[in-house]
Amino acid sequence: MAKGRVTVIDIAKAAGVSKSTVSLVLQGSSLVNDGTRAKVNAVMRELGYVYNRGAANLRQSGSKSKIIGVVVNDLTNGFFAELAVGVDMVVQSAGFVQFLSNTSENLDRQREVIASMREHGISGLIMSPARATEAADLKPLVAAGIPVVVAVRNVPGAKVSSVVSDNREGIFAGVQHLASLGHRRIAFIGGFSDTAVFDERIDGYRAAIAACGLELDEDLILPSAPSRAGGVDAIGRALAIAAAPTAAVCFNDAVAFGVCDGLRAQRLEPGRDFAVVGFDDVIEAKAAVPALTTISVDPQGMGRRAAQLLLKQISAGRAEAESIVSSVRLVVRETCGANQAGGSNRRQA
Amino acid sequence: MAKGRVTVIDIAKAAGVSKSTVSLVLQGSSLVNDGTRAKVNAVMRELGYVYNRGAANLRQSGSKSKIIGVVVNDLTNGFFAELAVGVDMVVQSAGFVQFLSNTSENLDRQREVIASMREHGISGLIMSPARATEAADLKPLVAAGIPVVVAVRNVPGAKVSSVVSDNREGIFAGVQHLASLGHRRIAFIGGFSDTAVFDERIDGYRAAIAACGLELDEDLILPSAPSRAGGVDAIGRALAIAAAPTAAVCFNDAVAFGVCDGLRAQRLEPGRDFAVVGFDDVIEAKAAVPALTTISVDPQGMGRRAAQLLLKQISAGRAEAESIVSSVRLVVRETCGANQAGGSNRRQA
DNA sequence: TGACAACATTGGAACGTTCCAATTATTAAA
DNA sequence: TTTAATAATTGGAACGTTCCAATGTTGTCA
Repeated sequence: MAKGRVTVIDIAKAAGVSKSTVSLVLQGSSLVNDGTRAKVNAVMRELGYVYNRGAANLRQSGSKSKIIGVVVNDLTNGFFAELAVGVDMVVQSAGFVQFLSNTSENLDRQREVIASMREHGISGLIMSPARATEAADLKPLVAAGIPVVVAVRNVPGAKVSSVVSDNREGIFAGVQHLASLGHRRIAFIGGFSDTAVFDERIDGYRAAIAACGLELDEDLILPSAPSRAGGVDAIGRALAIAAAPTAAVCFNDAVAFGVCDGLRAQRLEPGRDFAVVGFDDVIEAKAAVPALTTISVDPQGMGRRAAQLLLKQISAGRAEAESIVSSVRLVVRETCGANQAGGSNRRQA
Repeated sequence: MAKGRVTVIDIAKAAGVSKSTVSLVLQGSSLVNDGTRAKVNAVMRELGYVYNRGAANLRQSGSKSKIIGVVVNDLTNGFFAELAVGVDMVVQSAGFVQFLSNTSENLDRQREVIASMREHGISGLIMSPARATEAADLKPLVAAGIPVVVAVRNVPGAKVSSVVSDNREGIFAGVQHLASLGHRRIAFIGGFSDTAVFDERIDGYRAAIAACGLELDEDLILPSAPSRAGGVDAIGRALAIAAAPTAAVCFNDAVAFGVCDGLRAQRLEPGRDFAVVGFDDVIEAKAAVPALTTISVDPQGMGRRAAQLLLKQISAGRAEAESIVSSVRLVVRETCGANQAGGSNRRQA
């Protein structure tokens, strides 16, 4: 009994029915007599039967594998971990199981894990693509009729569904807020200029500068690595400009934190001497001192939406590429200077 | 060609060999002629063949599924996300693939995902168990001969391998450090007293108090939820004690942050007026103001070790339960008061 | 009683692979 | 030239399930 797993045939034998009947029970068919069903279920419990999904979806070689693949570019980043959790929630409650892999922004690894997932017969894929992922990387998937949803980052040219946050609108709101606080020279700091997300955010920046009647100065656009270190570096460059900015919207919260670090290094206090706005609203944003004013996107919600979209496409058999843009909202805290000292908005001459 | 996936038989036909030969190529057998191998590989590429692992490990019904299950109690928590990343690293480079699920500390969900993983034929399982997981929950796995490694939290009574951090030693070092700074009344704050981890840490606390020649006061042991909120609550209780403590080692960093919040609410500055030591060294610990003195455990390293152990057991076929305790180290930053005025650390009178 | 539903049950073929034993082609030794 | 050994290749059975078409039971109605 230790050797050889219990199969449907063993159950059949023990319950005195045929394997077909057992299979019917397994699938919850209404064709089988209640008495028989009870008996079969009892025997299964008794013998410790475990269903072999591999064998099952070998037969029904359709896309019924009940596995969905999730690939994430950086699980270490709380943002993406939340995304994965959101996906897991809906995927799990739909009776699917999640195949999750981390690529660490490595394209080769991404290719590997996608290949591996295909071999395992995933019936759909949700991915937050590694940087520089190209449409060609997803081509085989869609050719094979496997629904794909990209999240957070778009893959230009790929004919797949996407769930991204409203980057343009978010930055627009951030700039507008800073302008309403009286800032005239507002910088855009951080991000690699070769990404779609960067383009969208810069687009929002330009639109807002125009909408607020400010003058666009290309020198105030300072790309950098989208990390804390990148922020430190970029703010240094920003302050060295002759007509230095007095405020900045940042590519993301990590950059914004770096900007704060850089400001302090020059004896400037974020919020009082220079206004900073981030993007993402990571968990630390609220707890930081001073608390970060930022654009809040709900990564877990995005994960859920992405999963719902994918499941819809899976059950629909064949679905059109669909794009969801997830709305964002400005969360005003302290680094923008608006809530300085609870109202009395102290600002030096 | 759109319909019906490409099988080994299609390849065989197109390459003018038998399916057996193709199979041999797939397995990298040295039995097949170099010319034939090249030809077969070419045809595979041309037809876009994708290996069907499901079919494969149906046949070789051993435990060669190349899937390992990973279940984590809270992916949202950076600590466990790092753990998962560590596991993924070694698992992936060993040619396995990771089935990751999040339980959110929910035992029912944990049971579900484990069942689901079994159905998918995982060849091993790494889990950081949800609270109150019992040995009985793991029983069926080990009975089925599936290697299991628990990480971070032990499951008392279960005959499985484990990788846990050196809780006793970590707290011991923390207390010792505080004592060396002159503190005589050192509290232990946070954690649920019904967990094995709590027991181990309290054990370290008691041992250190004794070793430093201090007096043990049971009132200074203040359990609470292992969260920021729990810390706030517990420090409130601590300060209400007649002979209040002047320092505390905390169950984890979240609690420690809560303690800092609670201190500030009473106009006490962590590090200057009250010394705080955390446990885990989460990413925020370094960046916080003041930076958190804490016991550093390397979750990614633990993940890697757990994965290595599991892979060893898988390849060994049948292995003894083995326990690894991962060493920890004290990282002195600011909240303990040791680095007060470390540089020109200006601070108000 | 026979015919006809409706309900339950069933054997066998298939899914895509691996493994085994058997076969053929090639080379070396006698 | 024959024999033995080696190198390549092969057809079929098996893995555990699902599906299909077929079969066996009833019960109802004329």
